[in-house]
Amino acid sequence: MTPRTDADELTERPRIPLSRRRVLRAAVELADRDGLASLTMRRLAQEVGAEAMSLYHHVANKEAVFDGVVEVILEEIMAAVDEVQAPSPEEDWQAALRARILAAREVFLRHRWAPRVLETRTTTSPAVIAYYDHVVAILRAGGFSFDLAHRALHVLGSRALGFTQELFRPDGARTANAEAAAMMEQMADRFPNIVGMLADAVHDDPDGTLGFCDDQFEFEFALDLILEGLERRRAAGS
Amino acid sequence: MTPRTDADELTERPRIPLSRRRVLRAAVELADRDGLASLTMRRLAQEVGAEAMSLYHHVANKEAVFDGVVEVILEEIMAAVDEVQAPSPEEDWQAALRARILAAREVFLRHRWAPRVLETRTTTSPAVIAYYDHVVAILRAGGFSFDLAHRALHVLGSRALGFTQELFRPDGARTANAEAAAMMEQMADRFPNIVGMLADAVHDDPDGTLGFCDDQFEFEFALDLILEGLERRRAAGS
DNA sequence: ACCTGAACACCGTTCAAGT
DNA sequence: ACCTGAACACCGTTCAAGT
Repeated sequence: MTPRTDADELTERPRIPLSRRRVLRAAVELADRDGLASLTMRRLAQEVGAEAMSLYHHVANKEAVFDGVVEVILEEIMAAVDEVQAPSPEEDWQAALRARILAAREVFLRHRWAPRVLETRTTTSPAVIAYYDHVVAILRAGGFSFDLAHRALHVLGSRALGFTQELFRPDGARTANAEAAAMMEQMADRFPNIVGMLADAVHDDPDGTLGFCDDQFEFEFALDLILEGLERRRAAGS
Repeated sequence: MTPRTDADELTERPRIPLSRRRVLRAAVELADRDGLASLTMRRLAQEVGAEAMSLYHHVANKEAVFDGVVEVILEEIMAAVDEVQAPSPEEDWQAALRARILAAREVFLRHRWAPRVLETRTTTSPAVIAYYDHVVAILRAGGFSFDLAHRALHVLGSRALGFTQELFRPDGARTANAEAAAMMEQMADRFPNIVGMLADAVHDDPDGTLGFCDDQFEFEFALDLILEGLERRRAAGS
């Protein structure tokens, strides 16, 4: 290459030495900006101004990058949850847990690719365990036995962290209403119940500004149903 | 290559012509046997005794293979669900839906990689819509408004199909009990609540033969809690 | 119509060599 | 100690050529 000149020194941003921390932060930023598929070792190296091979001095391999990225997200969630204003768990465990879960959810709304990564982790990270430890603490303060708290974690699953994998996802860009209506008419005989349901939903929302499903509303509906079911079992002393 | 001989004709299995159907079935078998990571175009081609490029005459690309694989699994689920012995939905919608969901779950237990594929599909396949249409039919027969049926689908999410992504998964091979105990002692100060919970669970199951979590039990506990919550809202007429 | 070989533009990762 | 270039063994996919 050509020798470095003073001009280069000025235009180049100063070389911050590589570190695990810096690599992981860059990975999150890259996924935020260009999507999870863009998170390759080569692109990540480019992002931090190094060669792909340099990354291996700070992370063992690509799996370790995914593990680390989950760590970073979990820290963001922990910080968000700590700042929540809510009744103490002793006073009202449902309100306390609900508020924290909704705060965690906001983090995932900022990193929509993150659930997909979290669900591929086979070894549960200490950061995830720490989060669930916090959830169990709230349940215990609310009067749960360890046994019921354990079952509660399974019932909540990823919802405790603030996300659920939506099975009915909009096809890429949200399907236009006109297009949706045409599709519904075409499907009416094959899927009479779904079509009836969709027709009803559109009727309830004549402007159609909200689209078919209000994610936040559905998430809270499910969360409340689950928290109520758990409270009933707790009160029954199971 | 060498010219074909009569011996070749006998040892070679007769060449069944390639077809979309045959490709997709082979894809499911390959994932069952060697895991989802092994499902590459090149290995799939090998599986059906052809070159990778030949596949492209029957499927558009790899995404289409995943779409097709979901189709095959959904057909298997539909067949399993159709054979279920259960009360009619008019009589007892909870029992009717519960039995069908548990039947669907058995299909996913045979294809443990399938949830991961299903959750990456961005365009909801007709097969999935058909399944959910069936679920809505049961809810309607049980007295649900379209609006509540819609919310029920969101609450159930993938559980309606018989699976949930387990966030606490055993690390590869199920962690040995001795190892688990050692880890717990080490974690006691950092995660007091989780450790307490685990200690309690082990106490309930002194032999430890079941391991920490009984997946089937947890799945049914969550399912029942959710179905009860939905029934309460239906009875309240929301 | 259906299949194929060679080639292209990517991957993650190893290794030996640089400073 | 930290970084790198070349190389290896893979990917999915295009294209022109075969039958």
